[in-house]
Amino acid sequence: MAGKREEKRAALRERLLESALNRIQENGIASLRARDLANDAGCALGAIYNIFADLDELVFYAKAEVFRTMDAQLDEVMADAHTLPPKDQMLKLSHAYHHFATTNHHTWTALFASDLAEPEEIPDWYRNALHRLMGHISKPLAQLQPELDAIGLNLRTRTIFSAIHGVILLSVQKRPSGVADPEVSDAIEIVISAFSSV
Amino acid sequence: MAGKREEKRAALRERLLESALNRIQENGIASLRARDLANDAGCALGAIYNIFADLDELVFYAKAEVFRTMDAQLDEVMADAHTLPPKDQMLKLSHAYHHFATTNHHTWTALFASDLAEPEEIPDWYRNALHRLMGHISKPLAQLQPELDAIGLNLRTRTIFSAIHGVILLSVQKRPSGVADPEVSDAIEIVISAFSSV
DNA sequence: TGTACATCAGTGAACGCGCGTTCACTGATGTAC
DNA sequence: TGTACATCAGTGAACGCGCGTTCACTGATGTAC
Repeated sequence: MAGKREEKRAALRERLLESALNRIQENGIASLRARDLANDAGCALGAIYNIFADLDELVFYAKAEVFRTMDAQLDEVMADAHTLPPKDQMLKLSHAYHHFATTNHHTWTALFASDLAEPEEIPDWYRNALHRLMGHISKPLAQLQPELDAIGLNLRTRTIFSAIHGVILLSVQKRPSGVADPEVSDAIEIVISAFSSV
Repeated sequence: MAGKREEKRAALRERLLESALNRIQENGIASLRARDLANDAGCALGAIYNIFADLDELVFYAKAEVFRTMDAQLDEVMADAHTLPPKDQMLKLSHAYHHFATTNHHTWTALFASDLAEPEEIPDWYRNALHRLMGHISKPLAQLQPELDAIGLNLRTRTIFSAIHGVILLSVQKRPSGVADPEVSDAIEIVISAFSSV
């Protein structure tokens, strides 16, 4: 019969995480409440603690899901990008990253809320996803600047990522020092162009 | 005679703000407590509310002070920079910004904690300080690319600022996707070089 | 298939704590004469 | 300068509320025979 217990447990876990994602997406991670999650998932408050050690753990797994979703989306976008010119590859990734950030404003922001629940050890799937993400930048970059050694390539890759991330972050947060939303695409173009010209 | 009341009020206000800045600097803005501030300032808990409407207002003024300090520091660094080549001006500003961010890790981070106490209206002094900051970038940039119109210059200025900000932010937050601290200077050099070559 | 017992998920009221904010009171500073 | 009264800053115990977490209990699922 294959564990009805196990099954219900998994289903509830799923509903809790989904509710967390919805609520983060709607109102931001700061206003997440255990009672709301229980309500949404149709379980008692205490049931949460049968499945997760505490709210932080639940939030951690919710964040993990956001990260995986982003990873999958970027990977899909870049799946057939290797035929494009290097600069266009980086542009494509940047725009996809931007698209994810705006479409998932609050969940994306939650990924970077540094005060919450970062475990000591970086899990393998995280390291791998990050590696894939960086690969989307470093591969075209290596074509553009074949003279770079591994260390230089790595530094330059992270620098480009940080730059793009900064443009998008300030824009999403609507900082007056950032770029207003309609011009973000142009700003991305400016950044990538600057890095593409040797 | 000159208002002993006024005097004490101002002194207490000063002590409260100073305590807030110290505590933010030590532990981050999230762990700021009214009771701690009263303790530090040597006053009763309730006294805070004679001077500030609530904690948010106090925090707002504390942030304002951080921002003004940064503004002053950057202005001083750039005071005699107009004789330098454009690229070196932008480098100097970026490094000064980076220096402020690392020296004032938590207070600098507090400036960007978007969930807290941003008033609807942007105060004049804020707008001015921001304008000065952007000027430190746009002036040398205009020298490098005299063909840019005002709008293009503005967009490019914000883009450069965002890029530098992104590099420093991810580094300060120790994100695995960012640049590790010792290489931030190199990353800044990379960014500014990229934007300097037309 | 049925029965008896064991296990563990589900329940939600109650706990506990942190913390911003209030408020009745005290005492210092200011004002009028 | 002195006296009487008014004002308002300072006090800190108490309030109130939000919210994560617990815990004794119930009932469904699993296991042994």
